[in-house]
Amino acid sequence: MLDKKDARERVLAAAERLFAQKGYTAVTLRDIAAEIGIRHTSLYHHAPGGKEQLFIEVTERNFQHHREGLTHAIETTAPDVRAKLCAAADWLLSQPPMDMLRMVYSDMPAIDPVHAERLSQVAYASVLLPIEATLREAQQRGEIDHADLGLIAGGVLGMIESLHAVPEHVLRQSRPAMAYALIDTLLNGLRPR
Amino acid sequence: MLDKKDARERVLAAAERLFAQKGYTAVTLRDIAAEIGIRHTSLYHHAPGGKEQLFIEVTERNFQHHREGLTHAIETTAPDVRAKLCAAADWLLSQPPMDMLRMVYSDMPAIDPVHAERLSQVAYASVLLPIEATLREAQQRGEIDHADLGLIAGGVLGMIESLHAVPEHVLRQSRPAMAYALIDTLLNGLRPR
DNA sequence: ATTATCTATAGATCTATAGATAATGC
DNA sequence: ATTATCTATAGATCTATAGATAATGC
Repeated sequence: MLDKKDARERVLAAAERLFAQKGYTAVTLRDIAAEIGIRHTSLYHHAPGGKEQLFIEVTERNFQHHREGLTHAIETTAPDVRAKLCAAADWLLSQPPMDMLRMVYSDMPAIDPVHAERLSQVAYASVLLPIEATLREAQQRGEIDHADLGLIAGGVLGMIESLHAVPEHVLRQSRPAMAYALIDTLLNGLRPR
Repeated sequence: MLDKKDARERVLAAAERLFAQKGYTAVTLRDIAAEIGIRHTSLYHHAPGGKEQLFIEVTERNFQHHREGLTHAIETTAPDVRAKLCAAADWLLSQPPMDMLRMVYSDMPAIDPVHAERLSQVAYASVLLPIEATLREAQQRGEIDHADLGLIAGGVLGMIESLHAVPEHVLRQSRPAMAYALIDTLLNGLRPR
């Protein structure tokens, strides 16, 4: 076979990537199948639950993947906030954008509400909590000061992710470099006085 | 009739709202028709160009609408940056979220590239430029200082728009209040020294 | 023998067109 | 008379199932 990783894993990986990039309704089972060079009907052998169940499974996987990537990036860096937030930015910009707005307004309304609710919880715990925890530790060390670090964490995430939307041809510097500059400004505004 | 505004305008308004909220592929012509209580085939009387052309038309309209709303909000406010950015935030949070990531990764790839390119230009000129201009004037008055105000404008927009994704049940304060706090922190970090 | 893929097909839904019917504006 | 909506229908595409064929692992 083309790859040594087993077939089901290839299906899940393709679905994860496409669903994350374009959203639930914009991706057809045919798109996923074409991505790995099989017929769309063959997908049901690996994902008997059908499209919705497949979306739920790989979307949860994607958030777990982000949680691991984020916490690893944050942990394996110098202990100051700036280094940790920049490492988080590096990670976020190395992955397809995690479009929370599309998730909330387009994907979630199209699937079973019970699963939608759980996915929202997972998203929050996976992406926002690691950043918030970093800010909280920095606050305890006296590096920053703010009354609502959850809010700041959301702001950091929103700022960084929006860089994914900057078209290539207007990129005057790398996206990470832009992220660093934004982080610098925000941290500058969070300095205790 | 239910409304005095003519039928075509009702069609465009419904299409604008739904496409803006859920994106191109997630909205069917049936959804739009149902929104205003007619059959989907009747849409072709008002929008003979079909779905794609309708999307392009109302999406451009939506950006123009945002440009007017933003510039008006910014102009009819005290001249300091904080007041102007907060007014911009009020406007952005009073409208459905403008999901630029979904636009770039999901909507644009699904339509004719020529129109996609123009829509991207309009989006940039409508939403980012007014904010950037506000920052530029503030810089000239010496209220703030930064080498790349386009970047900061993008950061402001990304931060504010991401508030749309905060679920109702975790809202501890209003979204505008959250936006003001984020703006305060960012402006604090932009103070000249 | 088991696992993975394929062909064939069903039924639902989507965009779109044509022509009939109803509503509206002089 | 004109404008707006409806019914009927075509053709494309989508999700999903059933059963045949090919590939793989002992």
